[in-house]
Amino acid sequence: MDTINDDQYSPQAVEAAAQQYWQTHKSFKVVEDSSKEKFYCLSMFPYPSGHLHMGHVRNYAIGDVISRFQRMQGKNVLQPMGWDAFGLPAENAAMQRKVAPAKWTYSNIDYMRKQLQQLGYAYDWDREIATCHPDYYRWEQWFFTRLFAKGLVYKKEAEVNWDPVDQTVLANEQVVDGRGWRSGALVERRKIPQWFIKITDYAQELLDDLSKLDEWPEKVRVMQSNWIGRSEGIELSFDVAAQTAEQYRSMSVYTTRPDTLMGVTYVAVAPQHPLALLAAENNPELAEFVRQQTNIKMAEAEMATMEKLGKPTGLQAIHPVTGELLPIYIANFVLMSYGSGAVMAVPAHDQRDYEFARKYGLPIKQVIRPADAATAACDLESAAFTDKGILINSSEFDGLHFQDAFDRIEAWLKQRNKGEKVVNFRLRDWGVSRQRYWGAPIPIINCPDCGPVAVPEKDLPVLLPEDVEFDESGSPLKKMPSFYEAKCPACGGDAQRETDTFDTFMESSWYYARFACRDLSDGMLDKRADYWLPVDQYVGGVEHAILHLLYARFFHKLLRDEGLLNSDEPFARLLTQGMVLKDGSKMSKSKGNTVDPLPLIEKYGADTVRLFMMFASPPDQTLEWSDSGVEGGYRFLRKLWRTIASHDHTNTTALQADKLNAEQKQLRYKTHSTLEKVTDDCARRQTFNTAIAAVMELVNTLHKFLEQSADCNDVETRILDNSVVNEALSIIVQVLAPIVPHFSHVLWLQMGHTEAVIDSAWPSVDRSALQQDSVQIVVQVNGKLRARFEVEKNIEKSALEKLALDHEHVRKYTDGANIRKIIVVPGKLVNIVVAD
RNA sequence: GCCCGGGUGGCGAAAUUGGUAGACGCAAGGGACUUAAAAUCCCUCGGUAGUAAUACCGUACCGGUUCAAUUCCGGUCCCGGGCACCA
Repeated sequence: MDTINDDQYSPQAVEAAAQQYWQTHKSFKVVEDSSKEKFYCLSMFPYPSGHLHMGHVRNYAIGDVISRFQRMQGKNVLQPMGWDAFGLPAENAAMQRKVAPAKWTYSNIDYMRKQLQQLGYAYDWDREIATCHPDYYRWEQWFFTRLFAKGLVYKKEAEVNWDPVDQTVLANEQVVDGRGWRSGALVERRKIPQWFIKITDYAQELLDDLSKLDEWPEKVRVMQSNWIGRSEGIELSFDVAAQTAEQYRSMSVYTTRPDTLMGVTYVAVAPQHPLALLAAENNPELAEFVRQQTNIKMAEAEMATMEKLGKPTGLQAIHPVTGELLPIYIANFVLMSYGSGAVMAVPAHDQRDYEFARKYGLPIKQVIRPADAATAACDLESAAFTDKGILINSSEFDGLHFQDAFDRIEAWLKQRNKGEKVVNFRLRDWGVSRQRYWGAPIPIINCPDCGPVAVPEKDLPVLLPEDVEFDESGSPLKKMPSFYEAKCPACGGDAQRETDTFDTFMESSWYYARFACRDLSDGMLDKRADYWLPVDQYVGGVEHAILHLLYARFFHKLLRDEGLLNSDEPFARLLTQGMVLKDGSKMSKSKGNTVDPLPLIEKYGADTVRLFMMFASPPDQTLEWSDSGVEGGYRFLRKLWRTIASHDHTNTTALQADKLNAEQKQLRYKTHSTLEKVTDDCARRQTFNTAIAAVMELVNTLHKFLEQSADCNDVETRILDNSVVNEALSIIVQVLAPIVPHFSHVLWLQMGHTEAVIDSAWPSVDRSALQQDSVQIVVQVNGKLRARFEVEKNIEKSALEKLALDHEHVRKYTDGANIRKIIVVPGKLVNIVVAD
């Protein structure tokens, strides 16, 4: 190993020394401390795929910089790390390499932990969590049984991708072009019973509380809001003509546009709707249509271009107001899963209804006119008129605007028991069953007599057997009687254990809380969770903007309502970091443009890699990888190292602000204005790129100062020079400490400090150093820059105007012209407005 | 289609509240040191004209507001992300 050389920066030696220090001093172990303000900084934990990629390095560098900055602000900082350890890749590895998923996962964790430690992240490793460990997932199982008891979970049939050759369920990413990724067989949609958690019960609160998240990016809040998709409408019933069987006598539809009720010219139902099935019973052609439409997988991209198709059922609905008979169609654009699986079609005012009506020759009846036009004329030749407006052709509702019409029609329907206002959400309940092996077993026993029964607390955890044989079809749990044979906890009879496992989003929905008390053995969470939560700063990829963050917010509210927590939201401030790009596209194995962090760390050291990543762009923007940019960062550190190493730190004469000459004052001004900017950039703006740029400017200024100082022979001046240089250097080393922690650690000790730089307090700005005697003023003529000069700071406005007007460059443009106005921005600018 | 972002030198970017466009860095070119290379240091570096001082142009495009616009408003084009038959 290299040793630390005083003159030359040797990253390997420096990093080994700093890491050694942190380890022996347990520098990042943290406990609750009511005397300090707490700060919980969390980066999204990784899936242990085998090795870190650049996206991880960036994510964790950002989190680490924030953590270390907050620590120097005097906060009690918790920064934990763990592993999102369940998931499909472990099963694939098991099949490909004949290695048990648990073994594969744990060895990946060991390797990646070393990589993280190499990068010098300030984690409290005593709190490390691996979600595949029974100590973790037992509490998830326990909590699920609590939700079960509360009626917040239920079982229902839901579709899965079924591979008929491998006889197994496929995850969406295992379906390639509609075929199983291994077998190549056409994937079928199959319905099987699965567990759901009632996130829809919390839809309104999840939507409302978005307004509390004022330190989240607007973008993420909008995405969540759209995902929840709240709409207000009316559910109304249409009677179905000539039906004798009770269940077919009426149908209900949901509409957000009850104002268009009088424009309904047909009704459309989903292919899976009971009336569709009824009509298909004695009609082979309809049956075939229903079968076809049901079998089509929800292939996302094609849906957009999919042609609107339909068939008349031969049935008729009765218009609730006019009594008119309306044909009922089966239409492929109506979804059984939204509203009631049926829509009232208003072709004049809905684009889909319009296209469908055009195609099948159905009437188009205008009932809304534009609110701002004097006439009812609007062009229905090529498209529907979908704006809200004023009702026409609607008998007693004519002339009403949207909201009045909504209310009046709702009242009319309600009075006759034909409809009422309802709120609908796009959000669906959360399906948590996965037909996979490498996940947390769902703690339920299915009894032929009692139905599904929760595993009692004393029998938890339901352990996932770790030594398993993988053949290539389906979950091994289904072939292990020793796992699935069980006695019913309620009646004691023979029963079968659930062999499905949880969606891995379950584990990642509460890990942030468990970090507060991960050693707790007799409970899920304790009071420590309330000390640390909410997470003050959460950092992770924007790809988790919807699902993970929504599930975690939901889980937090579930935990709160179970009395385990007392806050409403898990993450106070959110930073979504941008992707790492190379040659303009995302780094990925398939594109072959990945850059492995390890060789870079070996060549330049972790600090250079961290510095480049923080410097190249703001954290929330994409980062364009550049080898020469890394080189530049290395150059900066080497140069700064030499400067500090060659500086005499033994001369520690106290700084005497009142004795400084102009140059010395100027350096102090630069030092403290930089400190002020860097502090703001790190805390409020989180633009670490500009913070680093500001430090680089200060270093450049310092170098010029040192050059001049070297030429000076006056002893008194040299001593004062040294004092302002000392101050600048120590501030530089401190403000860089969060970004290049090893570098700063070693230099700080070399500068003669006895405490570690991580334990030093962030320096404070000396306001008096920011006082300037003179300022630079720019002069514009008609907004164009014409001159600049220095003036005394407190100059009178009239004197300033005179100086500006007398300037030779200005007079070229003002002589002989008529001066109409002079605008003065104090301390900055004079703009002279002239006319010819 | 809808909803968000974004478009600034050769490149990554900066300009925080409308007030000096291009900070900081990379690349490039020139020079110093060196037998040489590496490293280091110095100079130039948006475009056009000019030895220069300087002038004109310039933040995707067109228009507007303003003493003043990269920043605000209206329209157009392009790029990125998200959502998507949601009634």
